Amino acid sequence: MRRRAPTLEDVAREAGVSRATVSRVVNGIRNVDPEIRDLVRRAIERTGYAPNRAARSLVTRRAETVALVVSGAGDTTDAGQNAFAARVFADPFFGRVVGGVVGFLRPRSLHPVLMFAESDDARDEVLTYLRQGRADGALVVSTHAEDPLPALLAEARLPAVLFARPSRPVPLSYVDLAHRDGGRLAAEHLLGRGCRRLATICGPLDVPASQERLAGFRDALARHGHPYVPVTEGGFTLDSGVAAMSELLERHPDTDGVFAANDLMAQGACQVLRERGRRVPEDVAVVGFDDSTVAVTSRPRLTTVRQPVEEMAAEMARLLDEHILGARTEATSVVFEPELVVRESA
Amino acid sequence: MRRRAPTLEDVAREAGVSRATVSRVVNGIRNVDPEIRDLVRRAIERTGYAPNRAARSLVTRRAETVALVVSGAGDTTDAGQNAFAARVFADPFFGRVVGGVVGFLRPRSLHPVLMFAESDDARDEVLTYLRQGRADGALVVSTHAEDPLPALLAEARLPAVLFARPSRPVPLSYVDLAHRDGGRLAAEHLLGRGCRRLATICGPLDVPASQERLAGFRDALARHGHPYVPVTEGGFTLDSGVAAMSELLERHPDTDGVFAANDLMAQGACQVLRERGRRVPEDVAVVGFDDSTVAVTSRPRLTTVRQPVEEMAAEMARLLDEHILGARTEATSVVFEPELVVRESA
DNA sequence: CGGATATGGGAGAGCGCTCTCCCGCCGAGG
DNA sequence: CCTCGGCGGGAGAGCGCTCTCCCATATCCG
Repeated sequence: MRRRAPTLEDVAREAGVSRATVSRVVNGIRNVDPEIRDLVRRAIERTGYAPNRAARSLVTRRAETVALVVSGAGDTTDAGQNAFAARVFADPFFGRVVGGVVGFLRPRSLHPVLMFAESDDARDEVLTYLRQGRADGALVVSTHAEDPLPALLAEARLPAVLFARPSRPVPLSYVDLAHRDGGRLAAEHLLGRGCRRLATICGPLDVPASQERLAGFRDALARHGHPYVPVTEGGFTLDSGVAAMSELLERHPDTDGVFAANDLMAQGACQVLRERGRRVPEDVAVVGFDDSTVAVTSRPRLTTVRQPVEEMAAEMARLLDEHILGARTEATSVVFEPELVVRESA
Repeated sequence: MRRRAPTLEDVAREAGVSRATVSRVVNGIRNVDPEIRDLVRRAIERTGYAPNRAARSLVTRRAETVALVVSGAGDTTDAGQNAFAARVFADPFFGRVVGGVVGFLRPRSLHPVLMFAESDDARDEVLTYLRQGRADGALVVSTHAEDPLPALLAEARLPAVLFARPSRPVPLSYVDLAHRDGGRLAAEHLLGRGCRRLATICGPLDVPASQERLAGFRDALARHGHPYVPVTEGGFTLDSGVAAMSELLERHPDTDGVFAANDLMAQGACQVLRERGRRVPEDVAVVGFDDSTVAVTSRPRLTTVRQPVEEMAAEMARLLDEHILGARTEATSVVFEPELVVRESA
């Protein structure tokens, strides 16, 4: 049988002071006589005391924990629950989100608990988790547009911040990117290097980000005298990029520049292009989006529109923290600017 | 001001029973008169009651949470803390681990909190977290051989299970792969398709898994009359694969078969090979290891030794659960068998 | 020198839950 | 008829912490 862990009471007895005094030393609240403070510190050292968090949480009503939720759409059965997790992390995007979030949370001794909300049951679980006070709030990254989770969270008045603007308005804070500007950047770069017969592989059109990237790309083209551009819709996966590029090439064999709405699809496009004997970027220039790790690891290295995911994720965590602390009550939005990163593919 | 959440007491009053009875209904413990049970259930429904976890944890001494720790080596300053996170998830391996772990935990209402232990401070944090009872145990995935965390965990007698055998013995349970068999599989496949001038890019030699993969590869070769094989050490990253393959090619330009100790390095090797005018697999066959997503996404698709990471991760979670429940007190090990997956590269 | 004002420690009431007792009621058996 | 289990509900004692009071002592000013 493991020995009972030392409590505040034990430390107090050891140091010859009251429980309250030890608590003050531990939490650094109110002045404590330096001599007594050291006395207590030594007692803590000797006993190997670690404050019981459940007891603290019970009275402070704070878990010092946030839920990091990756949320899918629809009512997928939870048959593929861990497949979902694997799929999610196959996209390097989420690794960057985690990095950014942890970067903010850690210095504040907050901890992220990972949750997947790809089914109705799973969403319920997230809600219950928060209502039980196991986490103080939620950071939500949706993989689909029609994700019902944000609305549920808002309705339950639980603190939450979203990555990306939800497709239908919800009174929650979110961080986002100026996707339209990103599309414009891609267009201008392709035009600048002499491409004239452009095409684009856009993301799922029910996702606001996809719409915006496409709109920005089109607008910029229109402003430079290109009123029409062939579009094929992809699903942000490598395979969909392959399929889209194949189709595009069939319809427009003379394409000399492609904008893909993310790097994974750009990578797929490059593969198809090479297989069909096109050189990238000499024959066809390709611009991706995100600046994820594949942009650097795939060959040729991708010219891409950088999304500062880590900073965005950190900001998301910061907003949530403010909401939790009550320092912010109204929902807000923070929009970041994209940046073109030129490598080999365009 | 948010209204106070309903408590057990509130539900009890609402249903006209005692707190204990409501608790019995909530936890499904002991028989409760069906009529009263329904009465209570309706009261719970009406009040929107969700049991406060801190209060429950306080008395049950269980957090229903496990720490999922990605642990690095040495005493890296925490300057690159979120870079570490991003780097970790850049390897698709971790996504699979997460998937496997969540697959086991979720049906049991256990939750993983993500922690990174790449510095001494971070390791301390993990230990404290567990000692505070915020998590009931730890699942540890080390990225380096000389990771001090397992020893610290064992010393503190905290429940923990490792992914992969630690390089120095520690009284903790772990799951692992029969890496030696994996090396053998790769060797036999390359020999079987007619390769005769083989070479290998091994992993960091202070990692037991790397040593074993290499040993298995060499043994099998020796058994087939190939006493010597050129070896270059890599670091499990794409770049190190590129560097290793370049060096190998310089020393042995006639190489016709390569075994890389993971897929990322195999991908790097393929890139170099192509750049130097070698066709893969016609001129040089390449076998990877892991069967990660890059095995499918890179071109050519990689022939590789499959590591059943998801099952291994699930088993790791299962072992931890047993340790936490006290159903298992002695450390144990579970070793999985690898499997060859033939695709295009060999 | 008395009283007002800091300053710092102690006492104790909870936070919301679980769980061990205990007690009342029932049917069965002597 | 009485006793004796068994069943199901209630009472209440904590779990380990925080935090508000309250009180003792030290400090300063009129």
